[in-house]
Amino acid sequence: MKRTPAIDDLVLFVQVAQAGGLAGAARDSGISTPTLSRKMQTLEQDLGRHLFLRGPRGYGLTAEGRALLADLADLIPLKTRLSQLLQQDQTPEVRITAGSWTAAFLARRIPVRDTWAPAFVEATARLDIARRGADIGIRNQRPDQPWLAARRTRQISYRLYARSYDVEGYVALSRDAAQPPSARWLRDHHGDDIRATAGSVRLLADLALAGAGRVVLPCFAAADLPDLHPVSDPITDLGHEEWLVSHHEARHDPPVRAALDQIATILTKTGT
Amino acid sequence: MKRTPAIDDLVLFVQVAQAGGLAGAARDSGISTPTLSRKMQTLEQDLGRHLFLRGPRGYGLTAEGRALLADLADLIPLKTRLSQLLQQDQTPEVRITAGSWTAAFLARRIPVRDTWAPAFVEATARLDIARRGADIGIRNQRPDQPWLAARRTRQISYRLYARSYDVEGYVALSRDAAQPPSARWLRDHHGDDIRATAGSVRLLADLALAGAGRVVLPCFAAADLPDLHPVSDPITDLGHEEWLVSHHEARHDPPVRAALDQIATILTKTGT
DNA sequence: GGAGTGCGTTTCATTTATGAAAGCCAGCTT
DNA sequence: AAGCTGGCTTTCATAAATGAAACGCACTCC
Repeated sequence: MKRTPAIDDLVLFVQVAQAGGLAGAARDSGISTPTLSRKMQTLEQDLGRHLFLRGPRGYGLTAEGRALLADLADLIPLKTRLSQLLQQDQTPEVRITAGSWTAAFLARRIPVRDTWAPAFVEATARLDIARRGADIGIRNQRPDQPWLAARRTRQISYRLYARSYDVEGYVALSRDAAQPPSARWLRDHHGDDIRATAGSVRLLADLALAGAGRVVLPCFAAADLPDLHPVSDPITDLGHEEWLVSHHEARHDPPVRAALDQIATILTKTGT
Repeated sequence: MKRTPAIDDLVLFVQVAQAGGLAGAARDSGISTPTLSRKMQTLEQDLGRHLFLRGPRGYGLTAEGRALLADLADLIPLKTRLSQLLQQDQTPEVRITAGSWTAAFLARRIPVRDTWAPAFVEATARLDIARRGADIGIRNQRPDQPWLAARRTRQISYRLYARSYDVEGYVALSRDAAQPPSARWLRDHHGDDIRATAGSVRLLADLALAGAGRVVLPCFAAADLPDLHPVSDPITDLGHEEWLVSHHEARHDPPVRAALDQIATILTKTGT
């Protein structure tokens, strides 16, 4: 009969000790005095120590009981902290992984809700969703893993953009950055006329805005950059679908489902 | 069905979440998977939130579950800290209240034990023991409260002491200090020849050791001050009994009982 | 000094919690 | 495709916990 006592029973010990008896602790805790009496007895047995002096005036503490109380007294503030914590339901985060432009596009259009909060995470590996590193992902093709749920949202097309029609040359991603298809296409077709490079596509757009050269952009991204104008037709080689992906099970999580619906609305309402 | 969940169940939630499923948590916690399954279900009901995504690969966390886990993760170190705390039984303190000289006398003679540690507390009010502010007290008369257990130890007698026989005058307690009978006796009989005063009896003895005057001391205290010599017969007006007092119930507390026995031995073996 | 009060424990019927075994399901292996 | 494996849930009999009521005890009040 030497089990480790439950934390809740230790809390009751503190309450009994501080109340000076079972009656007071019963009022504080809502546990009946018979139960408290038995719990304190088994606690003493499990710990192998006499904690209380039972007298007609209530429960007094023994020397050992006092030593224990000193160690456990901070369980009471912990308990109140926990109950407060459980009352307030802080808005849960839904983790979204997407490419830079898609993330920026969503970030500008997701309405602020109190039912869930968006959390954009770096799309480091393609495995993010499978490994539960993210709840929602936006991919450029239908996922082949059977445990991923996916719905098609829109067709993505790319064009060349520039600050004005007389801008010459191109801006490209640095060679040491990850090379998405658009970057490879640019190097393949205009690699001999690159006027500037940057390590991120957002910086690339900034260069184009400064007139440093023409830039390949998905059309939807250009919608948020009114100072860039299309200077080419859609690049047929780069067009692709867009898929909204999530763990199949995650669809049963209300925040995730709400986020999926809202994101789908944003991605389908906004054409091209 | 909206009860506040038990702290131990919250710990189990963390264990399930961190283990990624019931099977792992069952190994960690020693609770069977059926019980864990039910506990997690009722936890979700009580909190009114979906915490888990139940899939064939185990338990995954929902967005809300992740938010809760972040708040509760530190319950695991708390639990380990508590179990370690309950393993080691730190030596309990027995609180002793006594007059200055008796406390000093005991402090020099109490053997160091690992079953209990002495803690001398200020004897501010006579009610210390009754109000459970101390476990053991040494009084100069039999207590009249019926709930105090008392045993007589020895007869205390007082003499005048001085560094040498040719020292003149007396040293006395300051008037603003509490006046024990010995101080009152000195003021009554030699109040016109006081050469120095101090606020505590220990300082008084120091003055006498410096030759500042004669001092009234209980004889047992003088035993620890070999440089002070008796310069009078015992003062009959000041003799009194000595009583070892404790709460009646406290006698059933092993550390207190051990302390009582050892103190009684010290106080009865050493005569006068 | 006898009734009253406050407190803790016991009794006992009821409720609740627990785990072994069986069942179930999805994915993986052969 | 049949069988296997790992993991969760349900069933069911058993064990444990719970609180109302009764009891006992010491002190207090009149």
